[in-house]
Amino acid sequence: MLQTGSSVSTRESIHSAAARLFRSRGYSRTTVRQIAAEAGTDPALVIRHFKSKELLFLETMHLTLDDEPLLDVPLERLGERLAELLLDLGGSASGVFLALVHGSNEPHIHDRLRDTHEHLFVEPLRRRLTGPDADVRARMAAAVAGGLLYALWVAGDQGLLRMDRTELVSRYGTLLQDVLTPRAPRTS
Amino acid sequence: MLQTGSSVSTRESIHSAAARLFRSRGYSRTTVRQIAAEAGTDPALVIRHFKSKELLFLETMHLTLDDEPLLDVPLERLGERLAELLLDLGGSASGVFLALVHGSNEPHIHDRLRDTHEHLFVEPLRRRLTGPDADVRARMAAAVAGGLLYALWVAGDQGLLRMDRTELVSRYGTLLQDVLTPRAPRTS
DNA sequence: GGCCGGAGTCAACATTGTTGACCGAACTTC
DNA sequence: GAAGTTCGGTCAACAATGTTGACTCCGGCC
Repeated sequence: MLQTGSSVSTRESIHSAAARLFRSRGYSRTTVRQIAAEAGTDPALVIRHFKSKELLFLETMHLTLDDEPLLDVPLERLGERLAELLLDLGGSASGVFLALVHGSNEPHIHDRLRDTHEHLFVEPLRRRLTGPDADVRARMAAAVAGGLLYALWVAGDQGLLRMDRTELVSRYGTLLQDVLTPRAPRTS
Repeated sequence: MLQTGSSVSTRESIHSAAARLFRSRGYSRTTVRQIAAEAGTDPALVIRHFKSKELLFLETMHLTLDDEPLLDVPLERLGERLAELLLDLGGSASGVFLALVHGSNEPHIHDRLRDTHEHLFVEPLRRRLTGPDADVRARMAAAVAGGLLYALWVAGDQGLLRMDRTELVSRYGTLLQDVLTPRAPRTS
């Protein structure tokens, strides 16, 4: 049983090394040989365990959101709560998101990003909404939420990055709130 | 003068072939040899003319927005007009945007994307706004605008993609309008 | 004891971006 | 007009990449 034990542990080493490298350097800039070196094993073994670099990427790059905070909060505070969650999504989560966005030139990674967008943003929001256009509002709010991550992490808008966090939460939160639970149209 | 003539034309061939391929297949999935083949020349010549694949990419992938429509329209219609522009930005422009987003794992391409975001969205909007928080509002509107492109093209939200265009323009337009020229805060 | 299956190692493959050596033609200089 | 220089073009090669196959080794099973 020593062999399977070794197998499991090296497989785990490869997994965590790959996760770390993919998160910090992205898909195209991390090589199989780097992963193997950091896991203390051979490049061929990396492929043997995970079939291909792309499958290893898909196996390691999962992005989930703890959506309980979105279910707890009263509906009229949902926007602000979502903004908070997005801005707290720092560190490793932003690395995964960026890796998915950058890698989504690859068809399978693009599929993964689409699913992630759906599960991470659209579904939790739609669950809280009612009315005939609930789906549309959830998707628009998801687009706005993704826009914040895009501006901060993909485009790297320095003006937003340097903003005071609580002010950004407040402003972007009310903006999201207006999508989720629209006010009456303007009179003027 | 035959040589320089040939040089200019092959350089032009390389340029247009590269632009087409980068737009349709992205940065990582187009090879220098593909570009050379489509331009009817040699891979070495591609590098000789443009120093590297990355510089060739930066030379070809420019994204500009005709911002006159944003300057003409009255301020209270700016949001809707911007939404129209974004959704009309189809075909080749979306290819360039996607190529920049996908390629922005590369530092120089990331710089280009940041500049593009600034020139394409932030600056034209800020020029129309006044008040102490004009810059913040412009950047938030730019984030929301980018969010639409992100949701449609990067994440590929099928629900939004299948929506009626005029309804999407109307809804996302009023949303943008609320960022650009905010209404008074909710009373409740 | 002999066999098997699976983990590990090593060398190789095709493909990638990139470089250097060479070739030929045109323009410059005497 | 001849020699030389410059510049576009071609070819072969390089290192690095993902991936594969052959081979070794070792623990468990008949």
